[in-house]
Amino acid sequence: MAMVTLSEVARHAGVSLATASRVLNGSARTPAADIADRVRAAATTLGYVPNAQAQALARSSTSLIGLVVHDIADEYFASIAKGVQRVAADRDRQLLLAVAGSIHSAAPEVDRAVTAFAAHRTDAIILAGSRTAATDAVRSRLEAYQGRGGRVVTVGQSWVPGAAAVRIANREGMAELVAALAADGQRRFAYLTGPDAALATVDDRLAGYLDGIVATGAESVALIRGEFSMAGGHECGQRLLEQLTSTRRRPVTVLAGNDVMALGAASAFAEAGLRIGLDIKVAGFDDIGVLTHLSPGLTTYRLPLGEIGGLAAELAMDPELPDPAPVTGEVIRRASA
Amino acid sequence: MAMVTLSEVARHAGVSLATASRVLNGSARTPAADIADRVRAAATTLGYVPNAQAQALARSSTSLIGLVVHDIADEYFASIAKGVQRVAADRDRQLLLAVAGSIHSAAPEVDRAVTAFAAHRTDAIILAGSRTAATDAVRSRLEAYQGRGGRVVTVGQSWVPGAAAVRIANREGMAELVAALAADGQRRFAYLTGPDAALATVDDRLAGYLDGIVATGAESVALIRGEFSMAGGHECGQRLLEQLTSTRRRPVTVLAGNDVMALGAASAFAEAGLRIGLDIKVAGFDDIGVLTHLSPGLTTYRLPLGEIGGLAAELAMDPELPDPAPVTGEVIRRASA
DNA sequence: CTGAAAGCGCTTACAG
DNA sequence: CTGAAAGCGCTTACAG
Repeated sequence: MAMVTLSEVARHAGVSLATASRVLNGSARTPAADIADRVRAAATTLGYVPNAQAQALARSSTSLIGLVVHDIADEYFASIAKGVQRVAADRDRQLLLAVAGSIHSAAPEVDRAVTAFAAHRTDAIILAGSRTAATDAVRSRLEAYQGRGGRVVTVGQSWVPGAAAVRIANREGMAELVAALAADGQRRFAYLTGPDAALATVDDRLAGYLDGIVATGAESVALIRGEFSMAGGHECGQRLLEQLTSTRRRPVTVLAGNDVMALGAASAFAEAGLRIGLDIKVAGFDDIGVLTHLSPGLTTYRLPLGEIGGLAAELAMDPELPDPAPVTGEVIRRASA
Repeated sequence: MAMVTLSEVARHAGVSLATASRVLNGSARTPAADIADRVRAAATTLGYVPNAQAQALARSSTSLIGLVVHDIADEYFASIAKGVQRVAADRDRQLLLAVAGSIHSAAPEVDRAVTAFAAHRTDAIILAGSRTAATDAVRSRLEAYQGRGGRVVTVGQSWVPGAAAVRIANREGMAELVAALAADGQRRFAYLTGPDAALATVDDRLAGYLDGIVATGAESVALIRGEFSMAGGHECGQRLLEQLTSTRRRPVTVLAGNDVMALGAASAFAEAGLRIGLDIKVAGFDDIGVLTHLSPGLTTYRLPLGEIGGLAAELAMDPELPDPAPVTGEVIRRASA
């Protein structure tokens, strides 16, 4: 990386290093117009690109934001990441991305990511959905990072003391979804969810489901746990079917902890010859983009994922900002329920 | 970011800066065991985290890889990004992520991303699917970057002179898909594709479709262009339906340039009361993960997206590596065609 | 308004 | 084996 250097530009323009710096890299005090022009011309001629590393060192601020997500190939996280990146780019921040991997084995990876981000002196670290992967090591690392002036933002819930948070009204949203369907005359529900205590989101949504059942007086005929993924949903759907056949029968509305689980379950039902929305009803949560044109449409609770990412980025860049109110969404009724 | 400094560690351990550096940050020559222990102890006690910016400056190498993708919320790109990140993390590289935005307005954003990456002196830049967004400005920037020792890797096709490339056998794959379906007795095809000359991938796959038609002697009854997205697929599907009603009738197998277009089209067909796989056949391309448990299953051509990202990362980290052979996939038959 | 100089936190020949 | 010192490419008080 033998790039052109500021001093080369300065020499070429016949000015001092300081002047070149002031002209090129923003400073309140811009030198005289003719000098400024000469410097800019020299920079263009030589193809000067400022060295962000050196600037970071001199300014002790990097304009870097670190983002940790569970799985970037999961549209939920990808949409959040997209929102973060968009808002960050608008304000000339670069995004350092780390993927934490599976829910269960994520701890060491989150630790590695946080350590790497700290080493790169990112101005902020945004954590999306890795609460339970946070071992004591991670927590103390985050605390040290904050103690040194680093900014931490969590997405989903607030779980790092002193950090900012974009909370999501998962619990209220799921309860609202149950209420909307119950109001529609659907009175028998089953719930498919992820592993216990693995992800706070899983727990919150389950609690919301139970709230909804209690509030509406509807019946909950089954609660099935599996992987918090499409494959998990498929498998849970199959297990649910066995259970329904052997004990209580349909009709039933199957709610899942997120859209991909719902999709997986729906495919299991379809494979068993059931017609979604007629023989069995299904609803998800999140409203990931791929639902937009799927047939039959999946009823769900729409979360403004991109906006959530954007809010996280704003909190990351502006330490003065107070935490926003928990982000809510809306029930989206489609053919499936 | 008032982090603990190497000199503080050195002082605390009673050694010189040089010694502390040698102990902590890898060097062939490790000092005596007792001294090394003292330094490590001091580092732990003080909570020392090396400053990657300073190291980069001193070493003139950043361990940073820049990745530009069109749309991280599109599972195609997200899966590639995941592969890049995994391989990069395994070798202690951090990933700088930039999103180029829509196919059409991407040029300035790609330019900004490349400029930012150059400023951050990433050791390499990986470009996924942004060929047509590459204006002359971008090209000359990439050339300058390479000239200075930066490594450029393109994904999909090879379009930057002197850069490494992970090519994808889009054309051959699509032809293979047509052949497989034709061999199955499907003889009338329609093709839904993205805008002309917007994305090389779009063009390559279309060429493959035409190759397949020629090779099999099958009939191509329609070629419809729209957005290279789920919404575009939905709209193309509707237009195709009108066309089929007014002119030539079914049966027909509808191929789309990628899975999300195929999904969008399938939903348009289902809305029109057609049964997918029976009244009309549909196939996509890529085999994005969400297809795994969708009903009816979508026939497609599976590309090892994660692997492709991994290959790109390896090329990015190792300048000695020759370009791999074009990546091929396999036809995946499901219920839709 | 402009410039000389110190400093940001490291690495690494070069001496000892 | 260890250390003093120069240097990586910038920014920014501080003088002039």
